[in-house]
Amino acid sequence: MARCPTHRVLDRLGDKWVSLLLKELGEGPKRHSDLAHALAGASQKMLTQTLRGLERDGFVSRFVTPSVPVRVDYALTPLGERLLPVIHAMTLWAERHIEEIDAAQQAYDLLENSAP
Amino acid sequence: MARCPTHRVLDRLGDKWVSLLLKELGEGPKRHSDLAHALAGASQKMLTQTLRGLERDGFVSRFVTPSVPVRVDYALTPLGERLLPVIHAMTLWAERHIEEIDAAQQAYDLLENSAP
DNA sequence: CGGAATCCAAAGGGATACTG
DNA sequence: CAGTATCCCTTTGGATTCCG
Repeated sequence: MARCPTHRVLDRLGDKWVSLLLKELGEGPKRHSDLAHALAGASQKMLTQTLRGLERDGFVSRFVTPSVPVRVDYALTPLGERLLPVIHAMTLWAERHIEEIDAAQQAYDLLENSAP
Repeated sequence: MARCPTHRVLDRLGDKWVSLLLKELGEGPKRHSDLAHALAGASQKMLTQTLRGLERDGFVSRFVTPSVPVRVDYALTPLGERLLPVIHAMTLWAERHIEEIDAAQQAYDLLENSAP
């Protein structure tokens, strides 16, 4: 099951900062500092770590300009861009149903707290 | 960002056993013991915990038949069924591109191990 | 049979300091 | 500017045991 493609992809997409990162890079290539600014809540460690993971999967490419100081740009690969439509479908679905999920959670939590 | 619908849904879908569980329940209602059998690798704790999470989100419903011994059936709710199409789209995408991902990972790992 | 509780190991993730 | 390396706390998940 660790090799089930669906699970592998969802596992990556479920990483804390991946959805935001893909959203940013979906708009076009960005510098590391731009991404750091966009993902204000992410630690520098997690930003790099997440980018490495996406790079390893082939979703993101990394360009280093060896100036001083160094400049690093990230962009979606063709594979990464082909992922965008399904992400978009997920986003649309989530936005359309989030209120229903909220309602379900509140209802569930109410019952839990009333009968322990 | 913790309230971003996309992230919330992906976070749940990224849970270790969720994709398998939804796949099983997508085929129709199942007993707890059936699910336990299908998800052979999951501990009993994780199975129940995952089902509780999906129930709280409103994706899954739980029916208890108070016989002796007790019988518990799980099924997708209407909301859960509306989730199936996007899951299916993800599955399709993942199966179509998993080889490309594998290739990217192998290429990446080769470069890592050759220049540490 | 289904589940709750406990205990414990491993992975995730943040803060900080240091390097080229 | 971008990245690496620690340190440390939190979360996740598995094994086991006990309850209806």
